[in-house]
Amino acid sequence: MTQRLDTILHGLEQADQHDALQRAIEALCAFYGVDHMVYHWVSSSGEQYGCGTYEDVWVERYIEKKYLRVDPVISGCYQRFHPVDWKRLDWSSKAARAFQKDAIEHGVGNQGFSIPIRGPNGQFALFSLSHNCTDDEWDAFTETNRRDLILVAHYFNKKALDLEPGRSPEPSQPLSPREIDAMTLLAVGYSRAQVAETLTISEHTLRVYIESARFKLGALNTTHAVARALARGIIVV
Amino acid sequence: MTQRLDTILHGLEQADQHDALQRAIEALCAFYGVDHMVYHWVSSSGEQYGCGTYEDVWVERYIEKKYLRVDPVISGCYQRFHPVDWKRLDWSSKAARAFQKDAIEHGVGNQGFSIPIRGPNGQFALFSLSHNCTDDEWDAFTETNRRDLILVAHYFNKKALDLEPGRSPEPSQPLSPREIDAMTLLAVGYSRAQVAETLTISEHTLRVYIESARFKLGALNTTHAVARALARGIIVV
DNA sequence: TGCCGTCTCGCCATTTTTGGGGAGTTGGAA
DNA sequence: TTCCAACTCCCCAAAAATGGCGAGACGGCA
Repeated sequence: MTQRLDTILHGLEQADQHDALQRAIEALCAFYGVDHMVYHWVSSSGEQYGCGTYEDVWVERYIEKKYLRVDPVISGCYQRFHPVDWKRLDWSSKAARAFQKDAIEHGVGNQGFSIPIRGPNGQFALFSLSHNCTDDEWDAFTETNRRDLILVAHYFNKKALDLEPGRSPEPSQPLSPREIDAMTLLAVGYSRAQVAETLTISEHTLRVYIESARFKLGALNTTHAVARALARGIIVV
Repeated sequence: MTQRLDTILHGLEQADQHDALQRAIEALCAFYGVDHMVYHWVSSSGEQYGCGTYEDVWVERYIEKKYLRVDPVISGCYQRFHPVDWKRLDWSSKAARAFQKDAIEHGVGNQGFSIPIRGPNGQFALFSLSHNCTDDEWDAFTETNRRDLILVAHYFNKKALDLEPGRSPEPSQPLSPREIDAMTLLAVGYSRAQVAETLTISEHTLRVYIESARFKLGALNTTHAVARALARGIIVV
C-alpha cells in the first residue's frame, strides 16, 4: 500500500505540467477507492486553480452560483488549521443546506473530508475527498488514512505552486531597519504621531521613512505599503 | 523505525501540557539523532511560544538581539511554502553572516532544515532541525526523512495550538461581503474615493463599511484594519 | 576622496481621513 | 410579525496624512 502511495507521490514530484496533477489525483482516487478528490486554491481575487474529479458541470455551477461564499467547507476550513470531516461543519444555514442538496445532486458524495493548506501571501488551498458511504465507514477510512492524506495535500500544493509562475513573490528592495520599524508599528495600529514618539524621532523623520518604504514597496499609500510589507513577509504582526 | 515514530506522534496527540511537547521534541531529537530540533511561533507581537533543544542562553540572546529580524531562516521561510535547507537561504548580508557566526558559537549546527507551517489568523510557525555534519550527509538525511518531518511539524503545530487557549479564541466577527470588498481594495492601494467609485457606492457608505470592519477587527484605524484582515487571512491580496 | 545610503530635522499648503450626528430600505431569522 | 444585520445615503468640522521644498551628519565602499 504505502509503496504504491510513494510511487504516486514520486510521480507528483516529477510533474512538470498541470496535466500531471490531474492524472495524479485520478490515480489517488482509484488507489484509495473514493469517489472524488479535489485540489483547488481559494481566493477572492481572480487567480484560480484547481484539479479534481468532480464533473465539469458541477465545477462550473459552483463558480457561477458563487458557492464559494456559501460552502461551509470553505468557511469552516478557513478558520481552522487541521483537516476536518464535513459532518462536523456547520450546515445549519438555509443556504448551506440548499448548497448541499445541489452538490449531492451533481455527484458529490454524502461524506467528505477536507484538508486546509496555507502558503505564503495568505495563499489558501483545499484538498478535499468525497464519497458515498455510511458515517462509520467514512470515519474509519479518514482515521486510517489521515496522515497520508495530509502529506498528499501538501505535495499537491507544493507542486501546484511550483508550476504557477505568477505566485512566487516578486523581490523588492529590502527595507532599512527604521523603515521596518515604521511599517511594523503602523501595522499594529499606531498613528504617525505615536510611531514617531515610540521611535523617539520627529514626525517628519518618520515621514521620510514611510515615504521611502512606500517607494521601495511600490505602494500608493501607507495602507498599501503596510499591506505589501505584510504580504511579502517583510514585517510580521 | 516508522513504528517508533508513530509512537512518538501518538504520544504527541495525547499531550495535554506544553511539557509533553518539550519531551516529545527531545524524543524526536534522540530518535533521528540530530543535534537540535525547535518548534516555535513567529510573531513580532507579544505572544510567543516555542519549545526545543537549543540552549537557553541562545534562545534569550536571540530574543534580546532581535535576531528575528535578521535570521534568514525566518525571512526565507516566510516567503515559501515548502521546507527548506538552510544552505539554500540567502546568507549574503553582513547581518546574516554575523548572526550565523553567533548561532554556531552558541551550539547551533552548521546544517539546518526548516519547515514553515501556517495556520488560521495568519499564524506562522517554524519547525527546524539543526545538526553538525557535511553537506552530503545532511542532504541524505533530509531527503530520507522529509515526509516524516513535515508530518511531525504539523502535529506539533496542531498540538501547540490546541494547548494554547489564547490562540484560537480570537474569533473576530466575520466581515460582510461589502466590508471584505472594501478591505481588499484598500489593501491594494486604492484611496477611499477610488474604492467608493469601484464599488459604485457613495464615499459615505464606504465609510460605514470601513468603520464597521474596523470595529469587528478591533482595529484602531484603517491601516490597522487592513493589516489585521490580511494577517487573519480574511482578505487575500 | 568622493559617492551613496541611512538617519535626522523643519515649515507650509492641500488633500484625505476620521469622528459626531441621523435615516431609510431590504431580506432573512426568531 | 417582529427584529436584526446588511446595505444605502447626507452634512459638518476636526484631525491626520501627503506633497513639495531644503539641509546636515554619519558610516561604508570604491
